[in-house]
Amino acid sequence: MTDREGAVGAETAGRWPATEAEAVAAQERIRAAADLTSPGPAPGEVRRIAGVDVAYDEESDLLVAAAVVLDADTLEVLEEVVHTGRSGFPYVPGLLAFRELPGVLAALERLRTPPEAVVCDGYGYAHPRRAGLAVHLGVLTGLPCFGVAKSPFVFDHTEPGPSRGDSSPLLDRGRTPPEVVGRALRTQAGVKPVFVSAGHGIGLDHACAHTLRLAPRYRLPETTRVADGLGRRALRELKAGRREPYGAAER
DNA sequence: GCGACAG
DNA sequence: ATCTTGTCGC
Repeated sequence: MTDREGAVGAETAGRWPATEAEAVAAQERIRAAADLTSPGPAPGEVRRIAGVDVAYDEESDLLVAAAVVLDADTLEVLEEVVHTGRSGFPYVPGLLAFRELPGVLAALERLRTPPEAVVCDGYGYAHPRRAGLAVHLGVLTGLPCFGVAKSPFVFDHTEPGPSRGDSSPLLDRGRTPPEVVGRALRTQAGVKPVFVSAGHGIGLDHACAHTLRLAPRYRLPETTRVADGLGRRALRELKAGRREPYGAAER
């Protein structure tokens, strides 16, 4: 129907990349299909915003992908869903999307409350090929997506100012000339900054504005906090349930 | 070749 | 990501 769905079909119709070389090639296409120039929706223009995260159990190979939708103004949790699956791609720096997205997409499809934007736990534009998690998810869903990461990955930055809202550029010095790919943003005074980057359909300025609004009290945005909590809780209960037949079953 | 390396 | 207790502070 729409162009965006066409792009989705192009990337999901075939098999999901099985090798690193295929994944890298797929990222080049994702990057080419992404909207990396739109300012995107400002905080006041978004009603429902989603957060996604994935929790893993290394030994059982199980994973739980969580998707939550919050009221962008009140931060009230409107809906929470999880999807259980198994990891089909290892964690490789730069290829995180191929490990996390299958589960995330499945979880997002279970949502009855359609979000207008999605916050990813990781990077978007700040990526070796400018095709991080948020760019990839945005192309696949057509939704504005941006990334909020907890560590600087392979990029450089200087310490942002001490106050909430202070920031400093996240720089890719592997390019000539060096390019600003994101922002180290202090969401709380006296706490380490988070690393924000644009994604598909939303620029860095609005991504940072959303991040600040979503983090009125803690370092990380509520979207990722809620999704993270839901995911690990569901994974715990899943593991407990699997052991139950051998242990003290209820009744 | 070695180290670094979102989650 | 996950392994992990207590501890300092509001």
